[in-house]
Amino acid sequence: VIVATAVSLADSEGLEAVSIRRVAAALDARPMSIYSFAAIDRKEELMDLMVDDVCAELLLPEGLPQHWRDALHAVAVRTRAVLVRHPWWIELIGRHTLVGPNGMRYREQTLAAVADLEIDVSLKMALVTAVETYTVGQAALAVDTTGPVARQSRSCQDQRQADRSYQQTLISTGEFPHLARIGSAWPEAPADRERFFLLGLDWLLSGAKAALADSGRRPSTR
Amino acid sequence: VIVATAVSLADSEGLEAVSIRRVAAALDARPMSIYSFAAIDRKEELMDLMVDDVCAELLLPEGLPQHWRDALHAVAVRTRAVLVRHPWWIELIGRHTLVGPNGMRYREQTLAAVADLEIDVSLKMALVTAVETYTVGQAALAVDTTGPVARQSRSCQDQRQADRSYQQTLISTGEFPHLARIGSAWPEAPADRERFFLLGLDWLLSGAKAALADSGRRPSTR
DNA sequence: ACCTGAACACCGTTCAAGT
DNA sequence: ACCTGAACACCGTTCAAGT
Repeated sequence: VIVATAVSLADSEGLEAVSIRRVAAALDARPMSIYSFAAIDRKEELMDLMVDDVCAELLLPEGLPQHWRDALHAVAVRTRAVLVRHPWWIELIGRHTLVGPNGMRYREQTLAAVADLEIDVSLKMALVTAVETYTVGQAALAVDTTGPVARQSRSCQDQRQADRSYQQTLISTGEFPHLARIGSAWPEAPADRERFFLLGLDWLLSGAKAALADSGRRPSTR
Repeated sequence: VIVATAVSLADSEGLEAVSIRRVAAALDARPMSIYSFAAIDRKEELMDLMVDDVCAELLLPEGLPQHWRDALHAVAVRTRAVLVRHPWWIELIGRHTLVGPNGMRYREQTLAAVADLEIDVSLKMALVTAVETYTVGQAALAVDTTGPVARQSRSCQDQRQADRSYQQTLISTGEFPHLARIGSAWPEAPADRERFFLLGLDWLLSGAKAALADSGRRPSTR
């Protein structure tokens, strides 16, 4: 209950708005009652619980496709969707390693996706890690500046304008020929970013499939 | 000068130790002199400068290999090495988009890596983005708990022990058959993580190469 | 014994008082 | 005019004073 309000506070106002005092206030509780309650001795522990809480959303209730490639694809797409909803998650994941029960269920789900693959267990881990890595990276870089949070839409908009014109100034020095040529291909719209994400995910999965087929004891192209 | 001390403070004591007051103290300056100086009106602007400062380290001074695949590989390996040195960077990159001059030089370098590829400019962006995404993701997930920072080596060690035994308890419930079977293949040592990183990077690059060769106007396998 | 509010040591930022 | 220290509104955490 308490971590749910912390999560929704982080969603709507950003991670820096999540303070022990504000969470307590949102619950109409006295500021310090959080410490007495629920095994939270430090703020970090609340963060741990928040991380694990969104891990529950990463689980695919309807189960996984049978082919490992489709399964990993589904997991990655789902994970990306969830992390877009909770942009603060990736700020936390560096320090707070996935350790709670929901995090472990997520790991279990991802491993189940490659369970049928007949390759070395270490290679399985590498494959799962690669996909997870790519997905988390996408979430880290794709923080949506057009999203609902967009702190103070007015000043944020101004900031983007200023950044843009500053970049134009730098480009006009001629130091960045390739950047200048890119121009409009820069991915800004969320739809573009999703297209890029899916493209790279396909490359990664295809490359892994080819490499595993080459080196596998049995080709296991299914 | 001022951002350099902020960077080294973040490296040695973590990002949360970087406060306007502490940076000023480290410089033997009065706490508020930072605001008067160097176009810093808010702490966020200091963070912007810190992000751009490490971007300078991302540049490969010796130039890039000619083949796009080797070039992207070199950029990714370099980027990973730098981000391992500055773990706090990825916490910042979500909010502070790459906008400074060094950040743009980095982008320019990455685009130069694929300049010879004769494919659509949008595909070039997708390729560059995919590699960058994967690399940043690795940095986000691979925060080194054995590293020199490892806040309060004593309590951190204890924490890891507690986490470990908690996981064992959960595994012993039998809810996680695949996780149980992984066991020792879990990547903990930095060397393991680097091996995994290189494996996934090869998959990604191979997959991209194959896909681009298929769909390119000219195959351009070079 | 347990909860809880005042208190402590910080933080980012402002702003008026000095030079 | 410009720098700067006190002041303000916060924060996480502690701890003694209440029930």
